[in-house]
Amino acid sequence: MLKETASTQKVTKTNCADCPLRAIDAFRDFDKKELEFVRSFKRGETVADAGTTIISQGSSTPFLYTVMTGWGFRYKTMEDGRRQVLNYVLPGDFVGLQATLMHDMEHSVETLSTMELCVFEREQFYRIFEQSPTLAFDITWIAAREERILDEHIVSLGTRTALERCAYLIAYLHDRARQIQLFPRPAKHLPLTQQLVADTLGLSVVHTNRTLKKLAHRGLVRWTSAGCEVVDARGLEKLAEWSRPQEVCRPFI
Amino acid sequence: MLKETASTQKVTKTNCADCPLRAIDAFRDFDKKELEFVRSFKRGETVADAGTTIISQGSSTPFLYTVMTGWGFRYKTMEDGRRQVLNYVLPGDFVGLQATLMHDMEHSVETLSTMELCVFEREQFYRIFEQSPTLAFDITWIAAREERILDEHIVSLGTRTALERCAYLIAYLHDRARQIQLFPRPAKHLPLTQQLVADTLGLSVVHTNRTLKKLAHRGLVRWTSAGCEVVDARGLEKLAEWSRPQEVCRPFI
DNA sequence: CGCGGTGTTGACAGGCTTCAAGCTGTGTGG
DNA sequence: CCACACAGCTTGAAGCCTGTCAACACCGCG
Repeated sequence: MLKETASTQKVTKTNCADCPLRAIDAFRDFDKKELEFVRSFKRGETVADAGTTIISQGSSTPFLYTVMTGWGFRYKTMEDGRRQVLNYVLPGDFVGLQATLMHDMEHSVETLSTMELCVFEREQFYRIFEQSPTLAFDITWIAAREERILDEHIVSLGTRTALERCAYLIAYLHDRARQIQLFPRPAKHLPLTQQLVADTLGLSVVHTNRTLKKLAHRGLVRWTSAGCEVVDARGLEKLAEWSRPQEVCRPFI
Repeated sequence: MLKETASTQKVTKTNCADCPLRAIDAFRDFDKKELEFVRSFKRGETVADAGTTIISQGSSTPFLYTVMTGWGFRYKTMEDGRRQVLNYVLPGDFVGLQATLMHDMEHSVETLSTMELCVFEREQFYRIFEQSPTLAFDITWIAAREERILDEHIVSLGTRTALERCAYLIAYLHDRARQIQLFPRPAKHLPLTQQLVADTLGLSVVHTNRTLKKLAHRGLVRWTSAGCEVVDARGLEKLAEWSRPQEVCRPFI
């Protein structure tokens, strides 16, 4: 898995100062010192095809990643083969932060599309805390943000009906993609399968299918061969009784 | 809510060096410098009765807390009045960390028993990152730990049956209490109500009641007027197919 | 004493799962 | 070019798990 790592990580293709993410409004600006630090911290880049397992449950790699482009998801697999999706991974997110902070990895991460990643060495991670208080704070901020998202997800699983859960999930992913301006460029759909939606929401595929059909009949989404197209984001939010989080300028490494 | 704050926070009763939590094996030792820093950061202490709302959703206080003694829980309330419990708060945990890092509070925290808290000022929070890389790292570690717990909780809600969920929740809380040596002293039971269990697991009270009864019939727990008494922790873990996390020396502030 | 919070139990309905089969589109190899 | 496999989507029918409604017992407390 991720054979490309070895071959590509020697070469730093993109200079951090020219990182495409830096142009996006949602991400905060770095000063020169921070930029220089991240550049020295970065080991290289790698590309993963759709369907690649970047990190798998139980294993450990010496690397920590950040996502430059592409979609992925975090999940756990049970002994009986079932899996539970925990959250989705988009540009600007860390991959492997939990494992870097603690001992080993307790979940897997898999790509949904081609994904470009920046590669860092875990060993050097602690340098951030020693040398850059602002970046150290950013990392804590990012962890707290993930915590909030998981809180919301728990509310979804605990209190919402199947229809509301589906609406929430799609609205949530749509909003995240919109925030980082993902839609103008590649395509305006979410790269999901119904099996994935089911594994995220704790539903069976059969019932997920019927539920998504209801959303489509109401004119809120359209299900295409490429995944899920959002037709009426506001309608989804209203159905799920969910209000999108307020816009904040967020950090990334 | 928490009227005591104003009156008690001037006086620092307990010196951080003599903090009772420091005697517990599960918590890591601080060096002199760290101790000194925490002492300078701490504003005072406060005590909250059982059933007190320490922080409530949407509001904002200038304070950040850590728990010295007692039980509490984090939850969100919906517009229709229902609530979803997100996690439980025990000695060594932060209260209000999310809100300190980000803008406002998106959940409430309420006590289940009398609780003693240490009080810190949010404004000074960033000083940790500037002055103590090790403590800054600890905070990030604590955030990552919370993330893991929430991951597990999502697995529970998404994949487990009512019986397994109940078993998991009780085993999880039992393990947390055991780790910090909470059982020898006050009482060997978890201060839960069935309504609370229901709100944690996304079940109705009625069904929670029947499910807990099954656990009792199997000789795994006993439900007393004071809450839930764990009879067979291993049995609960096995039923939930859950393995307690490996023991690690954890930080606290 | 009455009241509210908590636990308990029964009956019934319904949301969701499971099993099972068929459909579509895509890719692969003969 | 067709045959075939395969993955994802679709649909029907049967049944269980869980929610809802309703009533009652228990207990501590003002």
